[in-house]
Amino acid sequence: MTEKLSYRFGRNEKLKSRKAIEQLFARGKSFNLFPYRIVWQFTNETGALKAGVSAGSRHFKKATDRNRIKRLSREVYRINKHKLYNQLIVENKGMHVFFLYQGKELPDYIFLKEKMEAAINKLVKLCNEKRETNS
RNA sequence: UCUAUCAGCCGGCUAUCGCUUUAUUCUUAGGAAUAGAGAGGAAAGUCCGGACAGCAAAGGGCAACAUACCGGUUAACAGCCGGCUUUUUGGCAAAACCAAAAAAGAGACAGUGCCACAGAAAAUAACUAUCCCGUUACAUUCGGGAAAAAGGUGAAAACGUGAGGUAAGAGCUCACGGCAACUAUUGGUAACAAUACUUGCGGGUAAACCUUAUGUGCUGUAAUGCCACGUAAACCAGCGUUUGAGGGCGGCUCGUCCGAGUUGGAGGGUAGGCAGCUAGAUUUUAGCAGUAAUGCUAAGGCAAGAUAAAUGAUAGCCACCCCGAUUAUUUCGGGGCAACAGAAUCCGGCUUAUGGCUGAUAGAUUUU
RNA sequence: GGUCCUUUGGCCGAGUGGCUAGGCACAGCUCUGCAAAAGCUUUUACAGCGGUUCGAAUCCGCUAGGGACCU
Repeated sequence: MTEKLSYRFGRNEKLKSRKAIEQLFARGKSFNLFPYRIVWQFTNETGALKAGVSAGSRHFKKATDRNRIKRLSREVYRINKHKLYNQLIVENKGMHVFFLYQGKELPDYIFLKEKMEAAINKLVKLCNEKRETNS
């Protein structure tokens, strides 16, 4: 039953507040997983998983290309985020995540899908480690 | 078949999942269900022009900026349409003429500046050479005078050709021709064109400064108005309270208005929401006016509104295109599904980027 | 979204419309047993297109790239 809900990616699950984003970049932790750089941070609200996506205008000058990357990234995140969500429910925590596209070429769907799965797995793993060290 | 110009179009359906928004209903302020809508010709560049909003009123002058043949069009324009003139190219041996293209196309008889190299000289004019007179046996040299023609250069050189004239020469005079200006007449709304008369012929550059004429108040939807939240109405320093600090959104100044605070430092807080915000100088067709741009009338159609920023992903089928097999149609298999590109207040233009298909026109080539 | 500025060799940087200075770097030579330093020599440029002009790095227009400011 939660499977059906988990494919949604609505307004409340996007990082919108400018303040929250600034805090995330100031205090959050990060790791690189090509082509993404992932910035993340725990929050206290249970099950509040918020995410954002960006593609810099340094490598992609045209707005069309940037839109394309952001759309594909959002789509791929939407399909794969349920693992992370379930893990957070178990952990009783929330999380802010930001995906920065760092590559220099336009990706395709299959490539991004593989990379996003790997990234989500790594985030889930990080959750586990955190619990172990905490407890 | 190719090239150029103009006009139009660029996928459709199904399934699964998803985004933004509108209406209704439900639940309750978080949302859910149903139905509908959801990106271009350039949405881009921000190069022009407006609408709209604010600045007390939107005032004078200077400065600054823009425009610059004429007429029309428009809400407005540096846009568009038509005409004039000039230049270039082609047709022709050349001119006239025709066709096409381009023009930031006012003024160089207001003034200032610049014109490298070469050349006597790049504009008052000077120099060389020429001629005459004096000196001298003659010539040279030297002194005085004449006139402004000749001087190889250069992108550009003092109206051109011929004749007369003269000591030698010279638009000095004459004939033919060229150019410019004034005036008159005719045609044209006008720019301008043609003709006649008179006068005069010493260059270019205004996309150098500039002059003249005309226009522009400035800032821009992150404008502006409202609501909510929060801090420090505190601290230090300067100036000032009618002897007026400071301010009134580009600069200076005049005028005028507000006026008790204001400027800087260090530091603190907030960075949320609503309106503006999408239905209009709109578009298609027909008729009328006009050479045209465009305008008027009638009927119909259309109509995104996000804010870390929506319009997407996957799979399949059809349509379309390409390639291969097959005897043409057909059928089968494989591939592609397009280029340039993504609204951010809205319009009218301009510029730039652009693949494919269809139609029209023009040109070229081949075949009949 | 809006308002402006700028572009000259590999790098920095000057340049009234008339042959694009200079410095560093690179390369070669001299010097040295070898290098460094020093000296000499050479190569490589006006962002692109179009216009005005006899002639554009310069003036004008368009395009491209880079940068700054407004919050």
